[in-house]
Amino acid sequence: MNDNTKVLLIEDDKNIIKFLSLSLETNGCKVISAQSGIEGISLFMTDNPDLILLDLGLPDIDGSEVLSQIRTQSDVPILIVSARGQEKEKVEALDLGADDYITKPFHINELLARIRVALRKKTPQVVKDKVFKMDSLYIDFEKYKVFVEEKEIHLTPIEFKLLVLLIENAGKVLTHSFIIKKIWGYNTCEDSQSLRVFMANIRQKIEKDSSHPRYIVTEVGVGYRFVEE
Amino acid sequence: MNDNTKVLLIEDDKNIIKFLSLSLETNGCKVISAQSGIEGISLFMTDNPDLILLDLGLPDIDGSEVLSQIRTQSDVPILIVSARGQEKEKVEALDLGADDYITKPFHINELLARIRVALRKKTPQVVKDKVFKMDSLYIDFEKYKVFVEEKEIHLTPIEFKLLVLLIENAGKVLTHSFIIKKIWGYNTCEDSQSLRVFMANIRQKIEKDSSHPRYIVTEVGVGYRFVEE
DNA sequence: TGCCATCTTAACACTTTCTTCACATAAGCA
DNA sequence: TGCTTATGTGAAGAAAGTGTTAAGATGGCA
Repeated sequence: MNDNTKVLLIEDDKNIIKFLSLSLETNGCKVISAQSGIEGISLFMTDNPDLILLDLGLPDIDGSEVLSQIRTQSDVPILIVSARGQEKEKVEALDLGADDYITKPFHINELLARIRVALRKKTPQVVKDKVFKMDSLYIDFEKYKVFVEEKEIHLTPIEFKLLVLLIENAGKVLTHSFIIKKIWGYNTCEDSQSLRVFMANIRQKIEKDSSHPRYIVTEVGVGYRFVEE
Repeated sequence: MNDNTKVLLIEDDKNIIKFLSLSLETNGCKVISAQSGIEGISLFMTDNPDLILLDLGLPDIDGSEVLSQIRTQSDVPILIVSARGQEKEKVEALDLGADDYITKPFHINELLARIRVALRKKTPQVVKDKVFKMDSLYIDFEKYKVFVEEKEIHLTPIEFKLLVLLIENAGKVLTHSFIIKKIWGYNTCEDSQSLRVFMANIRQKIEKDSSHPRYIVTEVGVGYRFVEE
């Protein structure tokens, strides 16, 4: 839970939104909120949150419908906020891929603890390590520094974010649309022109020979892959 | 304990507030006070104090609840002020993360001594060293003085606080929102205009050439960094 | 009250970063 | 091989972020 954690709150009770926003923001989260399921799905698509708090009792559509809609597109951690007597819906939500649930009324500490757990589960190991080293490439995630052959090089914010995303998923092919969604959010079109330019720029900065990359390989027609050690 | 130390006093007895405010202010602290637990938590959130004096016997909510609420969000030093016969609550408070306690009636000198201890305990290593030196920049944290090329220069309170924050985290990039929260507290908006002006002013005072800074570098789109030695 | 230091805000020039375009190069396939 | 599609790359303009000045607001203090 840090300055970069964006929480989407889908909840129809304005007072609860107010209270939770304050609590979460003072814990370093950025909070966006929706008072209906439709608005919630829309915000999820456009703002790419890191975690979602979803109330099952929404005015317009069923909470589980919101959940499965989101799950068709992302495995973002989703915590269900349920009232007593919604046991059936709660279990259904968990079956549909929710990460955890919390029953009203709840203590803010418990909620924060559950959020931390959900986020930790999603945090790739490599970032916990705070540094990454492979051949002559060295990255200090905490200090936001990148070295190639002992020399510090400068990456722009998106270049850095992209490189970290690739390293977090080292070995896996990341599709263009997955990368675009992760970096730019869900509201961007499927154009991968910018992505190609960024990849070229990153390669020029970290690869010895861009045309025979050591770290970032292209999977033609699919996406990019950071090679495993 | 200096002009920048902001103490939050959570206490329902107006006379004690009056007495303590006066004593602390004559010792160079800035004091803000709350007469209820809710108000106390609210002030903590908005004003970002350096230390909290908390009376356990509050009219609205239990002091230990105030304590644990604050502890979910910060490790700011908290000193418990308890009346005789509240031994159980006192121990409970320490378990919940209070730093120290003092029993009424107490002597003001003892309270001041305990405050100094609590503040010292939280001080980062670099500031504990009492002085910082790098090239021609020399800072005496205790005396609250800054020298450049042997000449003393004057920094305003916020400028000094900012510089210390950067030095405490030398090498790391501090994001705009992190810095703003640390310096101004939680109620400020996300506007970094003021921060930019302060950075410009600090640089003009400590850097030889503001456009090629030796100490404070800008990470475009991210924040600022004090360079490592 | 008026003065002084400090802080905030607005305006604008300047720099960096991002997007887009045009075209070169490479890969896949019959 | 020749064709089609996909990817890489340089350059230019747009957009976003930053530095700087100065004017106004604020608050402490004699």
